[in-house]
Amino acid sequence: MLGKPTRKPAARNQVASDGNANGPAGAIRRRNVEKILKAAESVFAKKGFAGASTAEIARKAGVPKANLHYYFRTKQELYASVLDAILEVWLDALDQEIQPEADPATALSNYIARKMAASQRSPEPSRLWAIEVIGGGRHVQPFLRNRLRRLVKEKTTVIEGWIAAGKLKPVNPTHLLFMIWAMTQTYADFAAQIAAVLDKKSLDDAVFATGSETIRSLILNGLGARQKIRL
Amino acid sequence: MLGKPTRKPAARNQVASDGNANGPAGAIRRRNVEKILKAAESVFAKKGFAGASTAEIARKAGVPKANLHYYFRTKQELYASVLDAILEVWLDALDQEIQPEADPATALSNYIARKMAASQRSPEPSRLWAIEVIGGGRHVQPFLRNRLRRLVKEKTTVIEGWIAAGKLKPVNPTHLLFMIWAMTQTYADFAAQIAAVLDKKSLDDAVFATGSETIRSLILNGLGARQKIRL
DNA sequence: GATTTTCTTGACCAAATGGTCAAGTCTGGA
DNA sequence: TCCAGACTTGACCATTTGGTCAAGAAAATC
Repeated sequence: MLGKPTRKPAARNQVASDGNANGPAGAIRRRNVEKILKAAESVFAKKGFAGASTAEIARKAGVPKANLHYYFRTKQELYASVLDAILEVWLDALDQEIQPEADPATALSNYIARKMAASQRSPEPSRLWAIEVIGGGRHVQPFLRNRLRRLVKEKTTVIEGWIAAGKLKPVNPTHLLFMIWAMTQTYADFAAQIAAVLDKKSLDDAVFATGSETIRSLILNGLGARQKIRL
Repeated sequence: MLGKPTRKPAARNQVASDGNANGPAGAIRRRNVEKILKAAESVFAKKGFAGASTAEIARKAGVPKANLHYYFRTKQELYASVLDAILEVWLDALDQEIQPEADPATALSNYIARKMAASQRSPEPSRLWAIEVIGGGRHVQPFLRNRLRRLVKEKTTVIEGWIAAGKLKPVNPTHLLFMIWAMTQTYADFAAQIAAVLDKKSLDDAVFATGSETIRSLILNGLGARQKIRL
């Protein structure tokens, strides 16, 4: 999926048939891999690839460092695995909400709501993603240039259809997506700054509600999308 | 300015009177400090504080590592100095463009244009800023909670005045600023992603022009700000 | 219950890291 | 010309880093 995630087998010793993703077989492995991935996500999201140490990740995961290296041979491989898990989620919301037959105002509203919910519920993937891209995105370049690009092209066609149908004011649909990503993810990536400006310790529900509403109103008014009033 | 930038003197050996910011005295020092700061900004912006090595910064600056440590005793101190230089620029545009007597459409347009120009001309400060805030913003917390918060409060009052005068649709002015920052800075921070999606090697003038126009139209239409047509 | 496979972990290593130091060179003023 | 202070730099050091290893514990398989 990524550049060169797992050169050889995923770990030094691997269950013969990796296929059974559930069931009792490999339960220990799965549990530990999950613990490590979660810890890694958090540490990478805070310090980036270079700044994170496998020792810290292992400590956070509650396993000895040697055990971490039993499941993930190198830091690179661990990093790639973490990114890989994030990428899937990334595309999901976009793909599901932006559909030709949908009402633009509703679709955009829903998409914004989902992205905001993600920023609130689990900001760390967004932060790790940001750090990776800021650093040049070497590890995700293939993903960006293939899957993401393809999906964006598909979705911009949908948006162009909406514009052609007179449902939206003319806008560059690709940049429109950039803007939605930027606005929604800023509540995850820049949470520290937002909290500081608002004189809060952390972002609460009210902040996310106001944020959602602000984005929605800018986008929908900005595009002249008439919202169907529903009770 | 920052948390604890320069505990003692700025460097081990300092010119007696640090006041003369120009003139031939201390010319060597100034030249070298500048070289190092520039290199540091670039490396920190790519790898964050933990990931950057003083050796790499020194190499990039073209000085031996020991020389770097002559001007900046610790990596911390160097990092603080780099951030310090960035902070000043950060506030400038906001302060200058958002003024009570200004026409809202023009003021917002100009502000967006300046932020976009900054993202294009020198993306690295924006990236370093982002990495720092994503990491929790420990080093800039005092700045965020004091100077930035104060300025934001002042400027949101201006925007509220515009709204009260019926020049803008109602909007949460603080979040409006968050949105403008997010949208304009995404062209610096996420340049790699944008370039990949657009199938370009790097962002050219056209991309920034389209981006500016997209932001402007979303904000101005979104807020119902009537633009005075000028020739 | 025996045997094979997976998992666990303390001890270890080479490389890289931030930072120091002392011995030098350069520069500007008296 | 001399000299004090500013600057330069190779060599060095303690610590941290990613990663290995071997010996054993625990599970799974038969």
